[in-house]
Amino acid sequence: MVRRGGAKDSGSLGTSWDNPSETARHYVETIFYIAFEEGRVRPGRLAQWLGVSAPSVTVALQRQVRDGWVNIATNRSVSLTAAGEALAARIVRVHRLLERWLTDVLGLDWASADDEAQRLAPGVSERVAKRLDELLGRPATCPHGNVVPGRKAPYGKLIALAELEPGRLAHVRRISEVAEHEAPQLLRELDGYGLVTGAPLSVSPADASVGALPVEVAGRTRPIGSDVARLIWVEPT
Amino acid sequence: MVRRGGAKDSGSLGTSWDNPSETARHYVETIFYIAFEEGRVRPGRLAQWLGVSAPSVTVALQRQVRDGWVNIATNRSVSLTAAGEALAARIVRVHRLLERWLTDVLGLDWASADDEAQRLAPGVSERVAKRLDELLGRPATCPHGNVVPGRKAPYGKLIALAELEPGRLAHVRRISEVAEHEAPQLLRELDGYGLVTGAPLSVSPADASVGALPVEVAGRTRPIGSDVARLIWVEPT
DNA sequence: TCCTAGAGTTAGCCACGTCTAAACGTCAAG
DNA sequence: CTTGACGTTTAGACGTGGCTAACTCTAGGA
Repeated sequence: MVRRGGAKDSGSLGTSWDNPSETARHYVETIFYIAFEEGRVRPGRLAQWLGVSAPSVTVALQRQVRDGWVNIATNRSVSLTAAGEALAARIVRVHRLLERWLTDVLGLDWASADDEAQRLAPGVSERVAKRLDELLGRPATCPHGNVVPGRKAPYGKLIALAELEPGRLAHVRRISEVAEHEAPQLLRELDGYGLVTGAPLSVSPADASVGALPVEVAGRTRPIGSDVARLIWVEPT
Repeated sequence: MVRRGGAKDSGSLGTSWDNPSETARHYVETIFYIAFEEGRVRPGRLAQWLGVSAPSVTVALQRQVRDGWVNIATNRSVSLTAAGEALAARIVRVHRLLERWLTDVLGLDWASADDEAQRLAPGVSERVAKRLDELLGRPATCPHGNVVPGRKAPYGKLIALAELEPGRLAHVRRISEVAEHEAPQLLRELDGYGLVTGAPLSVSPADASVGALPVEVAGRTRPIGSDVARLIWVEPT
């Protein structure tokens, strides 16, 4: 489709092989998240996540395929190429290190960190990422418990809070990237409840209600919507 | 990138009033530097500094004028509006704080810091800038001695090294933004010489040569090109 | 088997930011 | 007063990355 013949970018940008645009990086990162959290990545989901129209995604994906970051299967499902996977890992690593820095060093709250990291990430070079990593003591996860690519998860097998059997004690280990992205306000509330990574909790055996779980955390019982409870991953004791 | 989607209706989408594009910020920042270092800002100089063609500057400046960041006088000289000035000050402040962080905390070298700060700056929100400022102890200058907008210069009246009378002792106080931008490699050499901010030096009374000053610094005499010597500002003792 | 609703694509537009080539001004000599 | 030279602007293109409107395809009922 694109006549590549005469296209000579004498300048700098152009050719994305080694220098993907910010948008390209954003798509790749998002595909990575959705693939991890939900398995299947479809264009519509991407559009939704990115806050962009479906046609925009279509054409953007065409560029991504052209540049070798993404494959589109015949059933329209989207996946990263090896190069795309590697790129995504670098981007996500930077993102999660930044979140750690923003919360642990700058003292930002949990939910804001994701937002700020999103803005900072494109400007972080490998050199800075490396130093930052060292400065932070090579953390294994972001503040929400999502593993920094290349590190080993500091927890065992997790189950969604929604699946935790009532009365069983568990520790919060991971808040899904989906929650971070789609419900930052809700994250702030969870933060206020004390429902943060590492916190012990259990689902109250009584008080069952429709659409919400009675979760005992920090000595209080809080109702957690069951959709939210699918985004919080815990490790049973 | 991220947020521009908001604008709904067709028609004028030039929502730059409160959300200047990265390019717009870059232009404004550059105008600020040139105005400070050289007084007069002409499109050609901007093109040169930005590494972009003259026509690109023309059209970019038209957008800048439209969006209220810049004025162009009848004699074609470019200046910032009040809004542009304020924007530039915010951008430059962030840039210089980042340089401090990169050198003082991350341990990057002098010359790299400018480069990295350039990349990081667009992603730094006011909130992060504020925390960073506090974290760093509200520094007055960047590592090259350029004052953080809003702070008071921690030195008195400066003269260019080129103007320092031979034999007179002085301290390096400021390396011009021009040197940072146009001769980063040279900055690395100066760094290697020990010719850094705070360093005491003098111009050797003997050894006068054409096009270079014999500068005594850190116990050695080094030839400094007189063009470079105009970019290094010192405070006589 | 057919039909329709919803997902996805194509078509056509637009703004930004960049480029080259060519026209335009303007100021200083001749 | 004419003529350059140099700086700037205009003209015409292009790629990116958005949008809406309209078309297509696909998969699930009836």
